[in-house]
Amino acid sequence: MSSHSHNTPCELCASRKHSLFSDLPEQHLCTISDHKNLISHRKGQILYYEGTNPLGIFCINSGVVKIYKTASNGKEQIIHLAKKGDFLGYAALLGEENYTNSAMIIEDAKICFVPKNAFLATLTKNTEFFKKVTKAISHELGEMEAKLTDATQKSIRERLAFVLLQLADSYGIEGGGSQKIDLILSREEIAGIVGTATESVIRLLSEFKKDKLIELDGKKIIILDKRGLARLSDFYA
Amino acid sequence: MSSHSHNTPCELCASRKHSLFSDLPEQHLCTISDHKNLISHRKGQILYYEGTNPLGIFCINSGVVKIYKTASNGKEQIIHLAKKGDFLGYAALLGEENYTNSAMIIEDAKICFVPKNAFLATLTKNTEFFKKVTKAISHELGEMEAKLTDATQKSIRERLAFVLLQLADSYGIEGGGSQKIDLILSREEIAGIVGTATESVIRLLSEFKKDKLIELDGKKIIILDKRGLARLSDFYA
DNA sequence: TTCGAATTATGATTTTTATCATGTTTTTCT
DNA sequence: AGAAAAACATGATAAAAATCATAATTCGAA
Repeated sequence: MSSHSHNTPCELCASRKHSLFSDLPEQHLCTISDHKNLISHRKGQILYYEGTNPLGIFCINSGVVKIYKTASNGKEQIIHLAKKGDFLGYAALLGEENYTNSAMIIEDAKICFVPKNAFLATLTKNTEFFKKVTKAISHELGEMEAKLTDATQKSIRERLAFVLLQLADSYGIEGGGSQKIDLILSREEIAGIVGTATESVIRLLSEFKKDKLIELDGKKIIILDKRGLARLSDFYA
Repeated sequence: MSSHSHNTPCELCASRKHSLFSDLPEQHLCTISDHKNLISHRKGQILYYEGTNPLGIFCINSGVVKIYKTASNGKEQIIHLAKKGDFLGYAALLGEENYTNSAMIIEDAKICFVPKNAFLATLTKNTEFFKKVTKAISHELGEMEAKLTDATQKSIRERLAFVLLQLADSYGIEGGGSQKIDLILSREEIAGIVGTATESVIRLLSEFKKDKLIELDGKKIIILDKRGLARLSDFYA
């Protein structure tokens, strides 16, 4: 099910270039590298569950992970999608509390696990690295404030249009003037990102398609009219 | 309009006891104390605006401050209310970005301003303090995830009931089996916390009153039936 | 203390969104 | 390949919430 390998050094990791580890000195990188553990995960597998105790952090080498919270009505609110170079679980570790969300693989992934102690030791020894991690958390906090504001003050149509633009930014591949979102998401998952009912997403995507804003290529969405979606996504602009 | 005073040392500050500064060693506390600046603020005054550059952090000695974001439709989403012992603005400082929200005094306040350099220097010299600050930000992040999930998956009635319980926790004063929320908020501000229209809050408060869940004492709200509100605030429980 | 403005209140209406129902298509598993 | 399950689609309906309108009340400044 999952394959293990301790021996792919962080020093040679391509996804490290754009991660929090990007300018960690070799000496500290080795501490991490010596203790880490690369695991392959298949779509649908759970990385960790909300409410459990974090034992370390995850570093995504490839693939996509959804970070979500299960509401009391059973629906999933997707907090964000994490991909190559992203770190997971450091907030719970630094907040000294159990995971406040769950993580599930949505595109086959290779993920390194760095045990708590190795991570915290590096943090303590290297203030620059600590600052970088804290900077990332602070930035996330600002993003969450914006998401909350959008959730309460914007319509579903506006939010879906905005989500499509964001997905295009993160997962878009160019092709003849248009951009294809190269990520398979179910309508239910898109609903989980937007924070609405699955049927509403299906209906609105049909509408967007009819209005020539998007096009469907199997399960993938092609953005035809970025400007149009941008106009839809906000009250002004 | 605002009175200044450099000479109330942090060492003697009562609100410090329950703040991030609570177990900062005297040596570092003095660095902070020597550079800080106590200012009195009146209701309605702005502490800082979203989009501006943070020059330091704020430490609330007394009073209440609302932290909010202005949505594109002009409405305010209140992120949280800060009171005695709370710190403001450190996330923007540590995230090395402009303020992602604005802060306005809603109950006359005395607030210390600690310049950026004094704060950052203390952070760098004292890893324990740094960890404590990071822990606070991480915790806030988890709370924001919960708020986002509530905003998208719960009804306005549920959210208002929950907000009233939270306000009672933070600002409640006991009195004959019931609890009075000792904080003056306009209906519009309550709507800003819940993330809804002002009229909806007014209507629901009337409903809660009719159902003997709350009672009004001038502008202040008295919680009569905590259990009833708790039942209303969630799908189960 | 009184006048004007802001806030609170309530009703009517419209819009938005969720839910329910049902059929079709696509995946998945054997 | 074929059956079962899951996902997608669309219509009908109901529920939730926003908006608009209009009073009544409270508050604040002259």
